[in-house]
Amino acid sequence: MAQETQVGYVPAAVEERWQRLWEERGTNAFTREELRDAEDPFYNLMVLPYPSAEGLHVGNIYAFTGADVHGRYQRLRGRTVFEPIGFDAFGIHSENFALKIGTHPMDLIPSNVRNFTRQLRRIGGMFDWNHVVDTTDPSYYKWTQWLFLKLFDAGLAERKEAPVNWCPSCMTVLANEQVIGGECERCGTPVEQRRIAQWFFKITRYAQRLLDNIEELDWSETTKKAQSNWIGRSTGAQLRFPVVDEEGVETGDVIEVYTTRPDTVFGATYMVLSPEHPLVEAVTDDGLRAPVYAYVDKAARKDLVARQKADKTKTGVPTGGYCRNPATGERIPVWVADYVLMEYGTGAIMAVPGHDTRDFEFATEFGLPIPRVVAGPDDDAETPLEEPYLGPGRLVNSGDFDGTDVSESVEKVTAWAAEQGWGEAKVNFRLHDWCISRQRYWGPPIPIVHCASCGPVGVPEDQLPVVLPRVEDFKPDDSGVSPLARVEAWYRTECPKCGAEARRETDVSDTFLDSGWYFIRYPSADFDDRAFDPEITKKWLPVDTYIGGNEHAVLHLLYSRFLTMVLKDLGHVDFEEPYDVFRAHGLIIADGSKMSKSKGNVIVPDPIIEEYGADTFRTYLMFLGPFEEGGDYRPAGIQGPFGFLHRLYDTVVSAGDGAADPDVERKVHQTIRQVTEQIPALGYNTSIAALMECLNVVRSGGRSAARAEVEPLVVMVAPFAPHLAEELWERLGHEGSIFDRANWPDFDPAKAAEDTVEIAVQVNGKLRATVVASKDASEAEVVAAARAEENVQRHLDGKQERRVIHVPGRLVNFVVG
RNA sequence: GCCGGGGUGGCGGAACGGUAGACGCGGCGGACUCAAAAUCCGCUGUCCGAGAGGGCGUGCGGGUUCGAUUCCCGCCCCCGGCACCA
Repeated sequence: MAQETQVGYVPAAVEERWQRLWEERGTNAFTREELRDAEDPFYNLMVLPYPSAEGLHVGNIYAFTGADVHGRYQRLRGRTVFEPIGFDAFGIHSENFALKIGTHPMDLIPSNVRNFTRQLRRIGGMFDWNHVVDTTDPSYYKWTQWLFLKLFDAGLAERKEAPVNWCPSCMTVLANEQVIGGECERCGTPVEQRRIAQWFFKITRYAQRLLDNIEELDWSETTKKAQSNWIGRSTGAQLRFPVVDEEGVETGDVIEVYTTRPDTVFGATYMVLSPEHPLVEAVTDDGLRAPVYAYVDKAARKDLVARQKADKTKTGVPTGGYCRNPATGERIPVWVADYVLMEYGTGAIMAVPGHDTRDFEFATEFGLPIPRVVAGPDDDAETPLEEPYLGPGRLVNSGDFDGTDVSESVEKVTAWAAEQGWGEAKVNFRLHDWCISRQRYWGPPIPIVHCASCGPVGVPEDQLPVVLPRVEDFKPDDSGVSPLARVEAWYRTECPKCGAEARRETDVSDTFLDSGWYFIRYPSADFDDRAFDPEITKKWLPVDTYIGGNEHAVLHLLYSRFLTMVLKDLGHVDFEEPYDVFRAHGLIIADGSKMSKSKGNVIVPDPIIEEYGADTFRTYLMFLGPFEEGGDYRPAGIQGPFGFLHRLYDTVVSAGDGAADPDVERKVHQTIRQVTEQIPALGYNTSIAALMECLNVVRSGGRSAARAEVEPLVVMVAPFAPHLAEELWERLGHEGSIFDRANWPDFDPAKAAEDTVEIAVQVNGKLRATVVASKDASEAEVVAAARAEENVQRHLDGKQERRVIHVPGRLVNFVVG
């Protein structure tokens, strides 16, 4: 054996060499002209990472590798694949970390980005380093501010004082989406309510459209479902209950409620206002002001965790005020209770204790009457209610509507209410407007100037970007305003409209705005004079495939859809859905649970890559389990792919010139069929298994391979182990990168066809033998051969044969009895 | 509670309604070696049996079918998301 082949596969050397060659040759990078003129473009997107100080974690690498495999496959099929990467480096996460270690984020982030860049190169991603986006770079956030102004000009950005979620630890406002179970998603501190003037994007105007389009999207079902639920459309009616005094005379005030069951209005025996409801004061009887105000006060101070515990016992106080139920004409009491939320519907409800779980609990707690207005199949109007009845049936105790089936009662009662003028059908959404203000330092300043006479004025486009000043003291405080409000030299300016002395907006914007449009920026990242170039955008967008985690289902994916729709409506782009295909990958876990520092099961990737190489690590991650379901990381398992790639290397390097063996060639073509089917469907683990199986056949009995047998294997392994594939491709005598041409092997059905098949022989569905038959043997021949088997004979012996099932090429089943 | 996704050897995981456990890890045995590592070859669901072979096996209970991990009905458990949303 020659000296050099004894050395064998040295991943570090191979990978170092090819990463250098890719860089030198610009294998994965595009110039502006190349992007403009690209044929058959394929935009392969993955979620841009937040560049933490810890560096890339296994989850990042898993996600990026899975996406990269997809991109590399498309490229080997001949597509021109644009695969950009960037850094989402603004936000509380970076800022808090910077505070913790006492480094300015403007110093910290560049060093993190450098580290991430090194790691991303090291794992062999097919990234175009000419089109990197860094959200903290003024050349990027200039256009984030531009985007804000577009929404502002269109009336879709609005500043209003509103109760907001305030995290007392992070000292900032949080979007509803960032509050998890009443706690700050970042630090777990219970969130409080505050009233602060905030900027909102009116995403609710797009709620119906955002929901309607979901049906048409080729996205993972899980993601679509999560997003639909988040938008949370419900249909019902808005009903008006006049407030009345002791004599039943209307006071002029009206309590408006939203309900999904207007048909149960005859069973509404009391009303509930949320503690924040504006009518609380007007409705409350003078004699009850003290307890009512005490309750309202307590609710306001109560943190949202306690408020949102669904299983707690209901609390509330009577106001002494009354409404008239417009259906029954009866006078019903008005209560205040914190189980009614101001943020949803109208902040007031009609309580129907007989047919709503929460109202039932409340009525039970306070001894209020619980009449029945819906009777199930086994009930009549008088059947007592032991629990709220939510099922099907017909209306009872409901005046003229008695007997109406609940399937049509909502519609009928709503129509009646409309006719009488006290209600109408109404659609409600769970989705709220998007609060984008952050009273923090580390974000793009919102490009607005507040002028005493002109109000809020947008910064003119030629004055963008509004550069975030370097401020040494960027620690937030409890004042509710951004640290930028302490920098007078920065915020003092003049009104762009009238020239009067004015003050800059000192809030910065939510990071989700940064990441809400980055994919549009990527192909145009090298343009300084426009957010995105129309021609290039037309060529490359929308994104062909987006692969990312399901944690983005309701935040990033919803916001970026919204922003894209707005850009479409304003005439800036000609599509309204940003991602044709979205696939959610699974989660890598370790020892059966999510990796976390506290559990101490975090896998640090760098040493593994150093020991085994990026190709082995990539292949192992993709081999762990189905990509869309994730998998359990087991350190020992990496030996499998490691050995596989070594054997592949040895086999290819020592392959001879001879013709392919027909049996081996058959296996190779069967593998081509399988892998070609499975890679685009993200069936990575089974593709790798098929490649391993094929290599085992190529090497079976210690035979040495022919080049024609292994060349297709080299190409098919390339998406997973790109460096090794390049090296072997070169060894096979090819010039240039394997990814430069459509090198994916063609499947030839004739070469894959077997001429004999193994047929399972069953007796009463139990396997008793197998027979080998020619692939075009007749049924009679196969059945005869099956019957001739000794073991089959034994089981047929002495029994009545009732039926013979023959599945061509598969099995014969004798049914006896 | 609601909405997703799951439950298959010692482990990660494969299986168009048609031979359950591909591929890999680990384990056992062997080759090479003075020895070890690396590498290579063989075996490896479980029980009974010397063997041939047979029984049992895909969370549980039913059903459809010649045949069910796969389809249907009813449960249990795990993971993720939402949750006093009227």
